Amino acid sequence: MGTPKQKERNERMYRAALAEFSAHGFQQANVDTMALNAGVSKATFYSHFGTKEALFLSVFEKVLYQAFKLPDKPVKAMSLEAKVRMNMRKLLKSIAATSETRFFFQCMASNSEVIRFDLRSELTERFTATILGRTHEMQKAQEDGLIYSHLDLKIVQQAIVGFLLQTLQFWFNQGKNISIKYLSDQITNLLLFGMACPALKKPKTSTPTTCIPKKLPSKKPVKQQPSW
Amino acid sequence: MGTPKQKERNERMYRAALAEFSAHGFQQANVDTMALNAGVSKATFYSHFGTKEALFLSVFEKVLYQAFKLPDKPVKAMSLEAKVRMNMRKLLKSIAATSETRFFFQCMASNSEVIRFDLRSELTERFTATILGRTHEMQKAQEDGLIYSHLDLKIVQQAIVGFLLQTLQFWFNQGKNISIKYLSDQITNLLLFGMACPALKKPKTSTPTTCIPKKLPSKKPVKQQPSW
Amino acid sequence: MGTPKQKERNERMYRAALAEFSAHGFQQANVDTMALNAGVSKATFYSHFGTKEALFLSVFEKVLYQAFKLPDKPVKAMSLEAKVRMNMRKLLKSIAATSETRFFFQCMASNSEVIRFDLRSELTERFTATILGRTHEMQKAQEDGLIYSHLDLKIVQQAIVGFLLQTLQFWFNQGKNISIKYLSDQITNLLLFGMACPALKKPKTSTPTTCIPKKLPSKKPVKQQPSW
Amino acid sequence: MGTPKQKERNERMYRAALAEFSAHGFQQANVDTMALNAGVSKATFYSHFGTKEALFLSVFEKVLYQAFKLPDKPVKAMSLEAKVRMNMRKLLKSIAATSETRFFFQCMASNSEVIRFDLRSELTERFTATILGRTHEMQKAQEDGLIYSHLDLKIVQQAIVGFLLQTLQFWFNQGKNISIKYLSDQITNLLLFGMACPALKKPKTSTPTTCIPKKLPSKKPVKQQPSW
DNA sequence: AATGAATGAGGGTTCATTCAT
DNA sequence: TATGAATGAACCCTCATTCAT
Repeated sequence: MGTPKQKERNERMYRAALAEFSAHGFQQANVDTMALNAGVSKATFYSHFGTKEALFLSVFEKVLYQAFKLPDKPVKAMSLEAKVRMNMRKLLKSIAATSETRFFFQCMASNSEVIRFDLRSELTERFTATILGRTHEMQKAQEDGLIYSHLDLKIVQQAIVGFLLQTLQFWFNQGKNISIKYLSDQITNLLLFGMACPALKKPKTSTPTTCIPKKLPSKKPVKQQPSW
Repeated sequence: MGTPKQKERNERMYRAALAEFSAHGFQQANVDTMALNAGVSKATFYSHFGTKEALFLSVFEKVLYQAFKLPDKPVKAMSLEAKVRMNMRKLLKSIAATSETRFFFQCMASNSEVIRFDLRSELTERFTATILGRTHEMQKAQEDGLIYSHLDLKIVQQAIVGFLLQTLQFWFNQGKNISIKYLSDQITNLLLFGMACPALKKPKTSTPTTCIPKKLPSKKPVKQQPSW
Repeated sequence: MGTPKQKERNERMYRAALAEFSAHGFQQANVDTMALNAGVSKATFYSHFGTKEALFLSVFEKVLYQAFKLPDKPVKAMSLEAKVRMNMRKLLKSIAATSETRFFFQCMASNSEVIRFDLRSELTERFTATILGRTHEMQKAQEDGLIYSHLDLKIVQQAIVGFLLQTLQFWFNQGKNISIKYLSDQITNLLLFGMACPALKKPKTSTPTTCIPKKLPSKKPVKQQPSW
Repeated sequence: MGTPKQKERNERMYRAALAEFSAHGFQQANVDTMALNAGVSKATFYSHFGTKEALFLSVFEKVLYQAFKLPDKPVKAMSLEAKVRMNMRKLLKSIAATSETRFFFQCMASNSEVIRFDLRSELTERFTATILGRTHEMQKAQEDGLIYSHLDLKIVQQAIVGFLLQTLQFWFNQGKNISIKYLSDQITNLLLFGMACPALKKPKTSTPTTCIPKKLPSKKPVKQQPSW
């Protein structure tokens, strides 16, 4: 809504704000710098957004809904593993390639109260949806027996996000010396199959398949409904 | 070294600094507030530590080496699962009980350059060591076939830290309504066995134990040596 | 460039800064005081100049180039003595009349590294140029035999500055009880002819004593007793 | 008064304070640094001297009365020129060689109110006495016709101090590339004979012009090119 | 609507001086 | 007496926000 000139100006402001927030997080981001890089005055930012916090939320939402689009349609038929492996690579590749990456690290990592809870949840949803489908799809997969029934999907989602954030931070700190493919496969393997080797040296016994399920059912906290 | 009075004063300073850093992170932590809460002057902090950054590192190290002691001796014979399950509960319980928790979230979560790389690494080491033993013990376990050989232990360590940070943050944000035991078991299960149910589609065949190994060998990135 | 209001504000800032620096030197000058006296906020000073040092240099340069303008054109034909005597009086009178004086004493006297070497040199050049003409004019005068050929002009310049600074400081400390004219003539005489009476050992000759005294008697301020 | 231990301690304190004041002047001198370099506690300085200012004055006086002793007896019979030339060299050499030098530059140069007026005057007296004899000796010389009768001796004294301070500061800033002898002779020549060549406009008279040049040629350091 | 300029409210740091031992 | 430790009072500088044009 506005002349092309205004649109272009808005775009510059958005990019400058995103870059600054991504580089320094919310508190340390400098509105002066944004204004400088956007080629507009600081007052323009304030007349548009009112406060730094409102500006941040605006950028956050825009990134959330534009950069991390939810998959348009349920991912087509595919084994869980193949799907996760593919999506994980895609996601990591896209994250690694875009300047928005650090922005989300900062946002998620900082437990600043700046980000409204709904946005934080939304981000978690989108991250995991990109990999495993939306929550209801995950529930379906769990009902279909593709995902261990003893797992609490909410916690799985948190774990995935934590896993990604930490690993990517590690990746950044390493100077990106690790290939995305390698990293992605490592994460996928660990996420899907865990670290414990099941068939451990003495598979001689008759029914080793139970090695994992056997142990787990007893611990399945499925009934142990959390109070929330 | 130091009179009881001094010791007590130092303790107050330490606690005040820890509380402030934990509550607000490094940049937003206010030395005035610390001084006020410790009942000493701001200058006292500066004469003890020189700079805010040095103060932070000092607190960080103290927490690291005192609150997260490495296990004195290799954990005794015990199945991997039992060990992890037990240690994970212990660690989560201890973290959840102490005020230092948020501190470490802030410290690890913020990718501020304030924390020296060695301290960051040390923290990762200690977190994982508490759960799985030190790095060389993990290597031994991998050689013994307890841990999938296709996993990169460095990434596993990052994953553990990421799991813990994110889920604990979630736990905090939820108002601690989830029981530590439940949370701990969820994480343990996911970490050890992943989320993919192995025997699901074709449990009829005789040797389903291979269900996981079978898939993995082909993808095992074991040979795919990373460049670092 | 700037509304009259801004111009006036800048002028107030300049005067306040000059006054404060002049009164206390660089290190002890207080930006708060300047802001108070200028009727602006401290932040205004910083948004204009960036740092205290930059502010200082800015004031220094402005004083240098505005208060101590180089003579527009070579002083017209005139005996060296007449020229020096006249210019010295002018300079001393102007220095004595303006509030910038102490400023320059502080600046030159303090060997603080704050003043860039070029500015220091420039000040020396301007001080001496006001009295004796620019360096190349002095060289010409030396070549023409007006100035002793055995003198190193660089050192002469330093000596003049030192002489002026010290004498003026003395003058200030005395509460300005000495007339500028008297002071100026004293300095001129000493600078031009030194202190050693030439004709002393061989007063037998007929008229040699007149070589210098001849010029001086008319100006000798011997009777003009200062009040101290 | 005190054990040798105490004496030695006092000496260390004196030296450390002198070094610090010399290096940074009064305001910027740091009592912590002095204490560190003296190997005593800061509190010791304060219990000895009460305040930083008292400490400064104490050091100043000690330097004044110990390092710049007045000549024991009237300089023996000697031409004014020879005497000044010799003493100037001695003084400059001694100043250039000792660490107290900068101290006095700072002290004299800064018109800080810290130095009591009497001490400032005393310093002037001692500086000039070293070169020209005490005030009453100068008066005698003036009465004897050795010094121009039109000169105000107080101003001559200021001039000497100004010459010395400024040229030595110049000397320091130049990295001491100029030889002391050269510098000393330049100052001496300027002080004794001024800069104006006398015989220039009216060289018609028979011999008086030689009065000054005659003396100088032998000492003219014209060929002694400084290295800068 | 856009902006250049101004600013209030701090924040980290320093240091002469004091105090308790 | 000597001192280690503590501190109050500044000081320089920053920055989100506002205002006049």
